[in-house]
Amino acid sequence: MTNIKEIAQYAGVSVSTVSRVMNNHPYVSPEKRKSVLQAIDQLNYSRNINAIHLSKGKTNLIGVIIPFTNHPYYGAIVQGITKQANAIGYHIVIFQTQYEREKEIQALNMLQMKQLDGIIVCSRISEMKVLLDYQKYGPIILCEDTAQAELSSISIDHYAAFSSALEYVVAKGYKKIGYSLGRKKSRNSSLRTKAFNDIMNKYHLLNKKEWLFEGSYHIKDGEKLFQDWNSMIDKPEAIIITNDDTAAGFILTANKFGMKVPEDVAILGFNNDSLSEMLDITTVSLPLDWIGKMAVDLFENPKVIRHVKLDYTLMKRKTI
Amino acid sequence: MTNIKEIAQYAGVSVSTVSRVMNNHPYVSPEKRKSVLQAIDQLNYSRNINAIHLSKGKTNLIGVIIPFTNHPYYGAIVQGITKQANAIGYHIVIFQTQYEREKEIQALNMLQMKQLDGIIVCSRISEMKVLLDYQKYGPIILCEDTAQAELSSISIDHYAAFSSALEYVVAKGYKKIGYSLGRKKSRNSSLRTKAFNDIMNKYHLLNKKEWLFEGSYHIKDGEKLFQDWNSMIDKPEAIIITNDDTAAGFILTANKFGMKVPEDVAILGFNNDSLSEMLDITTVSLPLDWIGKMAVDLFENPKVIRHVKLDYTLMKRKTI
DNA sequence: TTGTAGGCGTTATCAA
DNA sequence: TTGATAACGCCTACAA
Repeated sequence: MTNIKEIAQYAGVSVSTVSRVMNNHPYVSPEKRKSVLQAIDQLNYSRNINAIHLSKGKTNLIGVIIPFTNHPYYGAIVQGITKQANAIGYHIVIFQTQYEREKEIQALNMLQMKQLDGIIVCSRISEMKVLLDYQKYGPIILCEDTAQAELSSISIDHYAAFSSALEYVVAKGYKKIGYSLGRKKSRNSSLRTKAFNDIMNKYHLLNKKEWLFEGSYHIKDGEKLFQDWNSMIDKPEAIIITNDDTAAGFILTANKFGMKVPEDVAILGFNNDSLSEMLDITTVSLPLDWIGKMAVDLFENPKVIRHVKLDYTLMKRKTI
Repeated sequence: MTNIKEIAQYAGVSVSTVSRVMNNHPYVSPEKRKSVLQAIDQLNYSRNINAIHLSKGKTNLIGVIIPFTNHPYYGAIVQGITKQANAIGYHIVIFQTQYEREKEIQALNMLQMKQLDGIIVCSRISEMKVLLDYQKYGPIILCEDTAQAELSSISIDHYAAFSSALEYVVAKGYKKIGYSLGRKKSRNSSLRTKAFNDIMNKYHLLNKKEWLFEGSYHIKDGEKLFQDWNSMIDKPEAIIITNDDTAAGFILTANKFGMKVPEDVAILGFNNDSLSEMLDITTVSLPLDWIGKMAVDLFENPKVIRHVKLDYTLMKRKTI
């Protein structure tokens, strides 16, 4: 593998001159530049970027932590991240955790070892404390509605979004209302739970523990959710499902069982995936690609810790 | 940032000893090991991996070229790649091309500059010639049914898979058959087109140019596909749609327009996404996660160029 | 079992 | 406008 030194020899200049040519620095005479360029061409030279990384102390790589790659929610965020990252000359390293803490730590270690210039955490496993520990090695951006002030974050106001969805359900006259979350213990979920409890209290509605469902991510989970719901003696009449894929799975399964939405049970989803549009699912639209874009923006300006909130929109369709 | 030298000083040993400890080499006395470990702890040391990369000439990073991140087909493949790559100590850098050639070249350049140890191309843009050019810089694995012998590949036998799907449609008694592809010019598409033409000839069936549709990737494309189909005077009675998302979009739109599948038009999809299962779409199941796994296996053994083919399964359900 | 020294390929500083 | 040379931080013969 030919290196800068060989080019220098071949072109009859010093390595510094070659480096200058490679980096488009000024102060290189046209003749020398030309001979360097020729040498590069002749010897089929290309830079070893690891040497540059070492020398510069950065890699132009951002780590992205997500639980699944094959999920529309994270797919959309990653799409947004990738686009903006590319725009500022960065590339993305995907860490698919499947909610294993170890995978997240791997990413953090790579930040520490300078293989990554920063990390965007789309869904967190470790405690805040851990992330804060690693922050000294590079910017860590959180895509979650965090109250912590020490880490920049970008998120939807999940409390408000869920509240307004629930208010809508209540306004429609439903009294027996259930809801379905991803991981119960996640930040988003706890905000949603708080919103649920607050609103239910406000209207003096029954808040049954069994009407909180968990583990909804994928379309197949919706099938299970329907079965759980269907096997209940006392069923909620409306369910807020915090992800459209699961909502779609629920509705399609219900149809198979000869049940109609919203006649037999009303459904309100989240995310506004194209699938929800196809199925006319009433849902809360979240600007996922913008989350991605903003996360990169926050990464770019690590000096100022900011907590950005993005807006949501209730898409009124036909399932409630 | 503390480095190996400082640790050596602090621990009263040489840098080599520190290096040996870091790499779990034998031949380090317990006492020295201990003092090194202490120094590491005291000084809060962590390795700069870029130096290791430079020194070793590799990064344990594999580039993955895909058109979209938010698509179940590629999501599933990436899932498989990620899993297997992690198992052998590699991480994944995603290149989302959206079919822009430039993005693909970026990845190839990173291979050339040694930021990547290899590349897995899930959907190709550049000509084979270009990829072959870059092969000297590291293994390039192609997830496509390629005839070329110079590059390892992993794929489904798309000719056979499409043929068997079409044979099934014919056997069901359909004579007016259309099909829908992603990019007409892709390798997969050309194999499918060849299969279509061959089978249609074999049975002396009408092969109308207008019944070849293009640009089907996402669920929304299915909506458009339905509209295109619906606006035809002479409609095909069955359509093979080479991706379940689009098939689902087609069917759901058809239902909105009061049409029934398969009564008004029969549909056969590809991929066996969970959505197709939910909707009872007859589809060709492709082992996408295995493609990912095998791609990494091929990357691991770059010495032998191999062309692996994986099996498909026709999932007989209710849309034809 | 340990240490010395050279190499990995660039960039950056400083002097010329 | 150029060139030496010292970083950057680690690995690995080779010698001891």
